[in-house]
Amino acid sequence: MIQNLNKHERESLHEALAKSGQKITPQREIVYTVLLAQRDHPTVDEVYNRALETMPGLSLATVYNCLETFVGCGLVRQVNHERESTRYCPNLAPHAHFRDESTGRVHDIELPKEILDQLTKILPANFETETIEISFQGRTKSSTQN
Amino acid sequence: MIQNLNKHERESLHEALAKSGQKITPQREIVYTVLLAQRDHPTVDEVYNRALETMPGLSLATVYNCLETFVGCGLVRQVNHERESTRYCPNLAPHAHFRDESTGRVHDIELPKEILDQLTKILPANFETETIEISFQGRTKSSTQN
DNA sequence: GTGAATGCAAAACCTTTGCAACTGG
DNA sequence: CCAGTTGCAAAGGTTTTGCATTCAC
Repeated sequence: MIQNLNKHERESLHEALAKSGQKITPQREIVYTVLLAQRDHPTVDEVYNRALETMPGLSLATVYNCLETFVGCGLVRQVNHERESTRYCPNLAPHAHFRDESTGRVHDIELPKEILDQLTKILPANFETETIEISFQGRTKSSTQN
Repeated sequence: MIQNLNKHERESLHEALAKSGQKITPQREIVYTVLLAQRDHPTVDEVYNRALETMPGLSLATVYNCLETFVGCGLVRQVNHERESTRYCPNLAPHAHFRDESTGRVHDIELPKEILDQLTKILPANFETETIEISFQGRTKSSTQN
């Protein structure tokens, strides 16, 4: 069900962990594998349950730890919507999110660089931005559900 | 300390409540008054504590109820940042938020209509947007702290 | 009068923490 | 070998819920 990491993916993981002085553990490999296998912005609990299939003894706290580590390494982004459980996203390209209110699903939206540039221009001069988050809420009209 | 609502503000409140078939209660007036008095994006708990000064018996659950009602009426917006407590904002004009990571303070950023227009254009055709949220995280360089 | 709103306490929910045991480099 | 990581269970903080009481209309 869950494919192993390919050579490139494994390298990215090992490199990112090494760069921030973190160890490579089987749990981290599995959690990262789960994230890449199905890019549907899973919650911690969803990651946990998917990972259990591969590593039955895995603990929920460890999944929290792994994901936090990945966020710290810049391997993964958090996606929050109101008070719902935090979701995780391994897409590193700058992108926005669209949350379909009827399904709860979150879709990645490509974000043209010009828009990002324009956005930083609307800030007062003494505001230094580190990150920008853009999220849409709405519905998808049937046809191409994805 | 907390000014009463002026005529216009009280009318907005009553109108918005009436329009969605809600009752006007002293608790709702006070909670709304607190929100308008200090537009610093307070948390529920902050609203609660400020409101207690005017109405000592007020309950926290009621503050949650009032704020939820206002959000439902479109009188107030929620502002979420990661897992922190939800904050509330009575600014109805389209605007973005800038969160200063060193102080935790949230600032409103005016949002030019062109940018909103451009943003809706980056979505696939079958995605119908209801709301867009834009939030910056970063720091303000000393000088004009606010 | 009546359905909605309030107040209280308990419960729910997600996430974090403390700590002992284990393990990757 | 040993700092970093894991696993477990308990604690934490925010928000929601159930229910009796009160209130706005």
